[in-house]
Amino acid sequence: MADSNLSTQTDGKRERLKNANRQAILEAARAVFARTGYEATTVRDIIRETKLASGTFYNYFKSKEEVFHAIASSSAARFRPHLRNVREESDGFEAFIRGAYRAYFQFLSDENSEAISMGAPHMALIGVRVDTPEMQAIFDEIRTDIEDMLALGGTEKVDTEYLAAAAMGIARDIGDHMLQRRPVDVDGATRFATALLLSGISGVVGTIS
Amino acid sequence: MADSNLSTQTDGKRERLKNANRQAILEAARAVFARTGYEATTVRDIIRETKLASGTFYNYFKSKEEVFHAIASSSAARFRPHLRNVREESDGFEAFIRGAYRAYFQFLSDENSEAISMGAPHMALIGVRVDTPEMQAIFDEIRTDIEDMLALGGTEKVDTEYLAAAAMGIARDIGDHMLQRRPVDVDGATRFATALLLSGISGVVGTIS
DNA sequence: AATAAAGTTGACGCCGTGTCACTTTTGACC
DNA sequence: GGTCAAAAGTGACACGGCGTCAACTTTATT
Repeated sequence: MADSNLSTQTDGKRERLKNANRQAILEAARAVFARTGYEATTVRDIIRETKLASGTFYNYFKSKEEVFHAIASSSAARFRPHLRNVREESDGFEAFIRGAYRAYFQFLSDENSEAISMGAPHMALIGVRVDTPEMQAIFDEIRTDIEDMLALGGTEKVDTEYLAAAAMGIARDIGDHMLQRRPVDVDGATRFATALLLSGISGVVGTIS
Repeated sequence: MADSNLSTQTDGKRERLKNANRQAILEAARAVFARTGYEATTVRDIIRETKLASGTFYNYFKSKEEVFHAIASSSAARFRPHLRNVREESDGFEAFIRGAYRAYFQFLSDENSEAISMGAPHMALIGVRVDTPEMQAIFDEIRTDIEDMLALGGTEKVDTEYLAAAAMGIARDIGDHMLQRRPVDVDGATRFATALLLSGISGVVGTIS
């Protein structure tokens, strides 16, 4: 009683349970999607993996699509700190690009390590292109980074939107192929993508769409 | 009568009808997917757009997913001749790359002209990544083209799988952004992608993953 | 201890799915 | 042109997943 509102938001049993349930559903969904594939899984498949009743699912998510987006979002959200680290610790444009590619490929490899060790039966979460606000935020962030760094170099005008799009397209597709190879070679993918993009940029400087 | 088997395979009324029905379903599916979005459309929505009964759908396709793949496949199949033209009419590596990008961006623009003129409400068929055998075939074709052309130049070893993946990643992502701009500028996208890739290649020659 | 508020539960009605017995259409043969 | 078998079309139906909701349990408040 001495403390009436010393409580934080993660204090009461209520809040803790709600959080745990939400996490349990996300966890279960992740597992089932990986095992069964997105299309084939049902909301019931997901909830059966938890201790909860079917109705409870709808207290947390509107549909399996929403869970999926939540997973994708959280994935993107977990990546952003890595990107931030790279930005802060990189000295110069080249280092930033290399660092960003390495961070992405490493992240991809880690996130899919489960599926990889299982022999990649269903390609866990790759192959489905999602466009969450977090994804958009990462795109914008990278585009801004590129703009800033190129401006410092005093180079001519570039279509930074296309450039950022290309940089991410390279990452996506090389990343997919990297995951198919055994062993998964993060360094090799990083070297290739970095070399390609850095040389490529010299070709588009001055090429305003 | 006089002619018993002068008939080709597209002769009998049977064959013609079957073909027409299949086409009608594909056409209807294309329209409904564009209008309603893939997730939200039902098999009944599609069949209602035709004169056929619900059961008939299943004489032609197993599921809406299969129709979708058929659409994607046919899209890829329609693109291949363009690519072949480019290959035959291009003189040298640079011309081939430029021609291939132009062909792709033009194709993308044409295929989505409907959605574009409607204000691109649902992004017609872009945004969903499909992997049909035809897609794979195009990838292999491009990879082989790159291999052949680079070999002619007597350059060092390159990871052509990664290179082809990067080339297509650039195409995909720049293509997506190209479609968002008004007016849609095929030439601009072509110039950008071509310049980026051609310069980029000089950076990865010798970089064997 | 009493009561309000929040959260959980699973049975239920709804709707899309895919099948199947039945009808209609096609083409071969005479 | 009439007969027949095979092929294709049809829509009613059984099944299963979906989302809801009234009843119930748990947590917080006084």
